[in-house]
Amino acid sequence: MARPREFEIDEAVAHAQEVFWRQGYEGASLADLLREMGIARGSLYKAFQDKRSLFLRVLRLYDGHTISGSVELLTDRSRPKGRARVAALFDAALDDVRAGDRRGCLLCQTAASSAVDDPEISQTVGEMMNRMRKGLLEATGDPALADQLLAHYVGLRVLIRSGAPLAMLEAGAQAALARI
Amino acid sequence: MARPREFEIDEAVAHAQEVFWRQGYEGASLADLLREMGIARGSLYKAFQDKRSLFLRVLRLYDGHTISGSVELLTDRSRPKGRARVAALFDAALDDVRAGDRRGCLLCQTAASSAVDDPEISQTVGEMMNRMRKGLLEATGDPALADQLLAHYVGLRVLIRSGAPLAMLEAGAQAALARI
DNA sequence: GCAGATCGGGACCGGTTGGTCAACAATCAC
DNA sequence: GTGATTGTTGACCAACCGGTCCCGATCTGC
Repeated sequence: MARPREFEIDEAVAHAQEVFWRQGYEGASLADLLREMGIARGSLYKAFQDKRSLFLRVLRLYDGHTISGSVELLTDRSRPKGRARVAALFDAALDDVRAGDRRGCLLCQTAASSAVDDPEISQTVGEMMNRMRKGLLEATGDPALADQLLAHYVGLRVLIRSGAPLAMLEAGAQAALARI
Repeated sequence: MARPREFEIDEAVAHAQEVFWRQGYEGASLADLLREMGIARGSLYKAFQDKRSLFLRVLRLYDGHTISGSVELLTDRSRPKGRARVAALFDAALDDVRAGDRRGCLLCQTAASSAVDDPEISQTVGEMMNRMRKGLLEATGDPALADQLLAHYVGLRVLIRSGAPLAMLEAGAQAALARI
């Protein structure tokens, strides 16, 4: 009953994801989001409660697509367990850079931002990090190694965003992989 | 000649550093900064050109104190080269957490923020990262290992800020150190 | 004392922020 | 048709943003 929504929720969230990814939670203004999402102010507040709730929804989308994609690389049975699985993850991140994409990782930059002072965002970030860790654990079978590689991965993604030279990132990744 | 300044520049920058460290570049408002620095609006714009210039100055202070402190740990001749030097760096970061300080690292969170879209900030961040890298290189003697440890360090600091469990961070650091 | 120069305080500025609201449009059940 | 319900739109809001400016205070040189 009643008037049907004129836009696809998932599509709008996907557009919002791009804005938050580029500009961060605080750096993304309502005006930026509305322009990219192609809807009006009132529609956003009716469909999503507020900016914060929209961001949480974006995080869940990022979890369901991008993070899940990374976890799949780590658990893909077509690759042997161990080094090759982790190499697939690191290579994917470095391929983004080679393709000119320096956005890094929405999860990692949120983890470094003051958005994590919000308890619900902090918890969501923690859960997503845990999924990555579990993926690394399944790929390596070694909990401490998984923790090590998670830290390396987060740092890699942050260094990508800050414009670090590709050669440095590659060398660091190679060194980590060689020691698995 | 003329009226002397009534506050210490270095002291004011130190207070500004605390605010930027807690809230990030964009998250720190002029009002926050002025309150913590204990000066009036006009004085800030007279002494520092604007918010951006103040932040660059804060970064240089952080470089001269905190980063230099870390580099000193890595080049301290009282410790044998190799694992012990890197362990000193990682332990210092983890000791902050054990003492309840989850602020992480101003450099690392700036590297992950959209403040790095500013060319001058990006360059400064790059130079500071390079100083860390050089310290790690002097501590280990292996360029690729230095790159690996830099990524791990940045990730560690970001995970600290995001509230990751201490045991996970310790295990990851141990695993990295054990492989040196 | 006076002239010149800088500093401190805070009123003030236009623009932007996230968020609300009321009027209107589209749908459904009946 | 009518009424109930919900979506859309854009005007509107107070609060806040970074930054400017002016005036009175405080110093030095003479």
